[in-house]
Formats: sequence, C-alpha cells, structure tokens
Amino acid sequence: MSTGKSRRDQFSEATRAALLEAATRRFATLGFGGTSLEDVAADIQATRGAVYHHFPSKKALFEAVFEELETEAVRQSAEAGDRGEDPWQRALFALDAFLTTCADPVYGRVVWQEAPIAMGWVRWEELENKFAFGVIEEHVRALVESGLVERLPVETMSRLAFSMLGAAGQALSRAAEADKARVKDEYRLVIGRMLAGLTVRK
Amino acid sequence: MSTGKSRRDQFSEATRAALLEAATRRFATLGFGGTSLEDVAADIQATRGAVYHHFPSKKALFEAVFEELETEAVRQSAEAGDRGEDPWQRALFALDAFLTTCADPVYGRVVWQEAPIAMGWVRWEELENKFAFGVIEEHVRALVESGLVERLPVETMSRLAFSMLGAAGQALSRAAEADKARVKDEYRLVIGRMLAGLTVRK
DNA sequence: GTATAAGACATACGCTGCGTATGTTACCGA
DNA sequence: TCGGTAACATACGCAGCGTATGTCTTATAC
Repeated sequence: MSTGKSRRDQFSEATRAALLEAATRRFATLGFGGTSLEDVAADIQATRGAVYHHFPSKKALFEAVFEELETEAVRQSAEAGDRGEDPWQRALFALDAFLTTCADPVYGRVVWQEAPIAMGWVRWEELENKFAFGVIEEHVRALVESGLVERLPVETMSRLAFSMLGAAGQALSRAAEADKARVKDEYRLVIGRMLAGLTVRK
Repeated sequence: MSTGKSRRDQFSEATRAALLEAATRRFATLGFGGTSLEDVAADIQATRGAVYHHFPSKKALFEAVFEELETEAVRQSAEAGDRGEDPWQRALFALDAFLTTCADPVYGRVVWQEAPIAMGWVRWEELENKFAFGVIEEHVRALVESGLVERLPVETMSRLAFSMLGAAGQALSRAAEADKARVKDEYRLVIGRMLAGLTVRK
C-alpha cells in the first residue's frame, strides 16, 4: 500500500528530518550561538535556502528540535510514572525516569542549557508549561489531593521542584560518564528528602 | 588633600562608571542581545570607541556589570546572616535578604535571566561559585557541622538550594510589583519546608 | 616653556551570520 | 503537454561586533 504521499513530499520530509537531526547534533555540541545555519545545511549537503524553506527562522528550527526532545522525555517519564501504585511512588518513578533522560548529553545540553538562551526565558517557560513543568504540577497536585503533601501553594512547590530537576539535569549533563550513576543517586536522594519536607506531619 | 589621581584619570574613571551605569540599564531592560554597544555609548554621548577602550569586549562589559551587582548582593546577604544567632537562623536571614535582592528588577533580570545567556553557562558557574553559590555552600556546611542537617553530600544539597533560589529569583523578577511580597512569602515558606526535609530526625 | 610621549577617545573598515528577495529546476495535476 | 507550484539555490542587504588607525588633549621630561 502507498503512503498516500507523493514522491516529492517524501523527499521533502526526508530533508526536513535530516535538517532536524543535523541541527540537533550542532545545537547539542556547539550551542545555539555556536552553530550557523550555513553549517547545518552543509551537513545535509544543502544550503541555507533549504533551512529557510522548512523553518521560518533559526529560533523556529531550534524550537522544533526542542519540542521533539521534550515530547520524548515527557512520554518516557509518564510511562515510568504509570507503573507506580500510589501518587508518591508514581512521582518518584517519574522523577527517576526524568533524571535518566537528563543524563543524556543531548537532552541536557539542548533543553536545559541552550533552550532558555535560544528562545528567551519567556518562550521557554511557555513551552515548559506544556511539557516538563506541566507533568510536575500534576504530580504535585495529585500528592496534595491525596493528602500526602501539605496544602502549600501548588504553583510555588511545582516551580521549586522544577528548578531542582533543572539543577539535577545540569549536573548530570555535565558529569563525566563514569560519575553519572553516582551523581544521579545523590540527586535522587536529596531531592527525595527535600520533597519529604513537604509531607504532612502526624 | 588630593586624590592622588590626575585630572585626566578622574575623567576617565567617570566615563567608565557612566558606561557601566548605562550598560546596566540597557542590559536590565533590553537584555544582552537587545542592547548594542552603539546605544550604550550614545547614552553617554560617546562612541563605541570609548567602550572598547575601557572594556575588551561586550561580554567583558557585561561581566563588569554582573560582578558589581553580585558583590553588593552577597554583601547584603552576609550582613543579614550575621544577625542570626545559630546556623539555621543565619541561613534563613541570609535567604530572606537574598530574596529581597532578587525582587529588584535590575538584579533579577541581569543576574538570573541574562547572565547565563550573555556569558555562557560555564563562565556563569565559575563566577557564581565565587558569589551566591559560595555563600550557600558555607551555610549548608555550617548546618551540617552543627548537626542540624544530615550528612548528605554538601555539594548536591548546595546545588539544589542554589537552584531553588534561582527559581525564586526568576519568579520574583517577573512578578508584578503588587505581587512581589506575596510571591516572596510563598517561596520563603516552601523553601524553608524543603530545607527542613534535610534536618536530622530524632 | 616647549617637545615628546602616552592616554582617552573617535573614525573607518572588515567580517560573520541572519533574514529576505529573487531565481531555477523538477514534479504533479489537468 | 503545459502551466503551476513545491523545493530548493543564489544573491543581496543589513545589523552589530571587533580591530586597526587616526586625532586631540593632558602629563612629563628636559
């Protein structure tokens, strides 16, 4: 059976995907400012014209890369979270999966280090509200609703939890390969303890 | 008595200071990328030549602004912390003073939002290790030494505390003037609770 | 007191890299 | 088979950084 797409459309999508992949590599290794569209295009044996045909701007190209990475990260975290029995366990499972994702150099560099720079804090927050932050806020809300965590301002708790994940992500993306496991354990431990500070005391 | 400086040196320092002030305003309102050296110089009725005479690069100019702000912030935090009786109270006093500083739009925007962009994460961390992060780590260490906080990895705890202050700083620098007080209270509360999660349980 | 050196800028230039405007070619539909 | 349009390539303009060079004024040496 046919894909329903014409030959030309298939080729077009292929170059778009290749562009995205090349851009991901460049952004992850050289950062946003350090990669020129000229080079990205050259990686594909194309010119900047191709880039501007598929993406309206350099920022837009970056956002496409970003969204791709975030979508996958959220998916994995959700999948892990679903295996938990209660809200607390679900949150911890999701946290663990997320830390694993952050240990990936590409994700860590692009999402946590370059993204705010590339698209500005405002836009970054807008997108994160749909992705990572949104997920966290749901976990926090579930924890509050189930009575496991005190009724403190959900937004504030979520922001702080979010920032800690960011710190963990940064540390993980910078850590040497051999240290990643240890660093991850340390962050998981301390974050777990800090979150425990929010639980209701009997 | 004379300052020991020649007339010319005084004028030179005056323009340098004026440049720094103009740059601070521009960076705080328009960001690093949004301010051109042309405009900064024009604010002083000078040209870019003056800027490049006093500072080797745009980044260097930004770093000068940054260091000025950070030095003052650290000073205020230390001053507040010194008024505490025990390590825990000292940490909370310092935290409070720091949140107040973060509520300042200039400090918040330049240090927390623009700085990582302007000088890159690596350089930003290098400098923060000397300023804010260094202060935090000392507080954490004091808390551990005094037995108030568990012997978890100090570096990790400090990084996480640091990231929370960052989040608070961001939130404060973005909050509307009327909300700043409420936002600050919320963050102080939740951060306090999270840190409490690290205390030794009897 | 004058000459010379040096400091404090101004002016001029080149370069990179983004965005846009304008081709050019190949495919698809009628 | 013949426009039309999608998918690029080429060419251009422009902002803004950094640098090289020029100019004027103040300090210093004699």
